[in-house]
Amino acid sequence: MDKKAAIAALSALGQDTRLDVFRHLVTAGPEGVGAGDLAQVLNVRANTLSTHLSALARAGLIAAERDGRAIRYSAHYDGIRALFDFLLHDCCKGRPELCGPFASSRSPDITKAEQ
Amino acid sequence: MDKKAAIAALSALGQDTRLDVFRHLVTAGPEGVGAGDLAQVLNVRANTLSTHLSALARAGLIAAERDGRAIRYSAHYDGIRALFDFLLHDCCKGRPELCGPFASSRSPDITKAEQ
DNA sequence: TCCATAATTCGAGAAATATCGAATTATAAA
DNA sequence: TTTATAATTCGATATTTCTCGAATTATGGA
Repeated sequence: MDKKAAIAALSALGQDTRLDVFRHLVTAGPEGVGAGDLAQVLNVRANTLSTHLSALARAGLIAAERDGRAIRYSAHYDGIRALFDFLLHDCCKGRPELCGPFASSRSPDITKAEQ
Repeated sequence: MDKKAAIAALSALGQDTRLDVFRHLVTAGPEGVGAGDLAQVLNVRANTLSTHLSALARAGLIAAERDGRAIRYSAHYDGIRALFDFLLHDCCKGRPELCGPFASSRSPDITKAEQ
């Protein structure tokens, strides 16, 4: 994950409605939730939600799949993991002991120079 | 960390200049870096940087300390860890196996109902 | 005290974002 | 084919965010 992608993911999550969407989808699991159901549960207009869903999808945090008339959205775990890796790699660079017990379980790739 | 604080932290990191600042401070370590040096290294105007620094500090991700005429900023590891905990707790809720090897090393506190 | 330096605050303008109602596209059922 | 449903796209507006120059505050040294 490069810096640009990380910014997209972080800013996607840094908004009230989108964080709600994300949390709901993570809880819902791989089966996902239809956009309409999501709009009803979160009390957001369908078109507004659509904009937010597209931002989260563009950031690689959720995935969309058509299911009849509905479109099911689900958490995209590869993208989520990529964000974690980026943060861990960055946060713990040089000071792995400071980022908690999980830091040492990852091997930061120092050689990969990103921008 | 509640939802509001998480949004502040995520959106603070979801911006080009601020992510640069954050990465630089994490790399710099606990001694920190003066605001002026930071402005020079990152090629940002002092007043613009000041705005970004205050956003990161408000989010609990960095700390400020006066050192003579300068003000040294440094990564605030407690705040960083809090963000990690929030993400891990949320991402892995119900599906710990999906968020990578570090997920299981944290014990999610299911009882703490936040908004 | 007076001056220089470091940083922040203020006020304004430009750009990006969030939200909405209306219109459109795509699918399914009658 | 016609109608209904699900979701997105479009166009507009309100709000927020980013950036800047100028002014202000705080500290240290002459």
